[in-house]
Amino acid sequence: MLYLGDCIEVMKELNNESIDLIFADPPYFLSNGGKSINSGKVVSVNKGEWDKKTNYMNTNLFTYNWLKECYRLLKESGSIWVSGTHHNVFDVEREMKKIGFKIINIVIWHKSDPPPLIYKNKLRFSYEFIIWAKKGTKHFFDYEAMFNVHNTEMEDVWLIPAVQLSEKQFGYHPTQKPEALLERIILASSKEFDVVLDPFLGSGTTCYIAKKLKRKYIGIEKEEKYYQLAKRRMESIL
Amino acid sequence: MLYLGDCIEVMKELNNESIDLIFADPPYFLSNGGKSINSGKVVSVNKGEWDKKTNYMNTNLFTYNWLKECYRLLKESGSIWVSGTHHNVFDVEREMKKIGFKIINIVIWHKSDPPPLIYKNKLRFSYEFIIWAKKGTKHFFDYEAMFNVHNTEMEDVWLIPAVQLSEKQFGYHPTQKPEALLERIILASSKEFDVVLDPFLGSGTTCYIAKKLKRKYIGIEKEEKYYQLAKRRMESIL
DNA sequence: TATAAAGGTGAATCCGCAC
DNA sequence: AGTGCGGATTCACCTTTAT
Repeated sequence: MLYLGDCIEVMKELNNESIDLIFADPPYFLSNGGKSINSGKVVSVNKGEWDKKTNYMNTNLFTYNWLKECYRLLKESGSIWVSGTHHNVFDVEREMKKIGFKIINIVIWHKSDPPPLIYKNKLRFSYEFIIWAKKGTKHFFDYEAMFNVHNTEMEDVWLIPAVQLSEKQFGYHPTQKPEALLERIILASSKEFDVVLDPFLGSGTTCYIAKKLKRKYIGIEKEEKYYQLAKRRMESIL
Repeated sequence: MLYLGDCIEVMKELNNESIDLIFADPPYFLSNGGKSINSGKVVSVNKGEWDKKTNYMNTNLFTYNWLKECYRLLKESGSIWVSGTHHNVFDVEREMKKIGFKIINIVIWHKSDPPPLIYKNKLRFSYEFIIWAKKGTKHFFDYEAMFNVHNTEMEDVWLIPAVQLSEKQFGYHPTQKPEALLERIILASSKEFDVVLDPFLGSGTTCYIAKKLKRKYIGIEKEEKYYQLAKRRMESIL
């Protein structure tokens, strides 16, 4: 099921402890030099003076609110994955801890083809964080499925290339995640017929892979054009 | 110069803005009932009294206090590297931000030979974080030196094996860092004759490599036996 | 002297049972 | 029922010993 709308509003309509697995790729809200990122897109802030502090409090409140809904929706054995960079991962972790999530692993998605440096004064950014956390004391983990990927115990650094062009045939999204990444996440932490939720669906990779792997899925996207993109992509699966 | 004593006390005696580079491997506070693998056997995580939470009134205040001294000692162009795991990295980052440090990169030290899982309910821990942060607006970075390591722009995921036995000939320390790791850090962020400080010297890798690379060095270690170990190691260099 | 085999090691909040 | 203690098996790589 795909929803068009604000993720918090839509999640409020869903039942307590009805979800097995959540993947979330939230906006990062960078606030550098009057620029902000919304749905992964850099936009100028046109509200006159940029109030960093207000922005900071609002973005953290937003983070708290959607994570709180995720917590309510998750089953006791459920878990959540949240992607980020060093710009937002610390704020996200703090809100998660407040709510009661317990970290399982922090996965490093190591991109095999990172972009070059613009300014030569630091190291190339070649990875993203993905926090994996649980609600209850016991979570589901498919050790066998992960073992079989490389025929050894899976570690927490994953070398996966950035999105391939072939995965973008249904339209463009700025922070589209690779199918291989979602495959691994869904296989690691859900079973067939489990319910998978993505509150920031974007291009739809989460639901696309969930459907392929015979999971039930709920995707929420605020922007019409991305909602339509995800819908087209879903419909390409029989 | 090596000092035996509490790092905060010793740092108080040093001059403002006298240091170019700091590497710090503080307690991670995980010697509290966790389990680890040692010599193929399950054992309690016990790195020593220095790593136990119960030996500190308030671990976050302790973190704040030593970082605050580091900030005072750093030159405007100086930078600091702090290692950690997900157990402490979020607390460290928060205190660093409070003090005014600005993150440059968060390096992932990816170990090529991580220990296996004891419990098959999560991913193998195969890396440590190293936060790299600066004091002022401009920091020193040796782009060329980093480029030359792999003949391409250096990225922020570093594949470096755990400590080799040959590096342990002067004595044992439970959290010794590999020489290759410190080499890269010192080459990336200091010049010859710069002053390098390590407030938690341990086995002495930081000063050992600093000396080899013709940097001046200050190392502080609280425990007599590790202070002596580091001293023996330093004296092995002509 | 090579090469093979055997032995050693590592910054993880787990689970079951006894008391 | 809460607390405390001990356990059986895993991986990649290095080092030492045996052939």
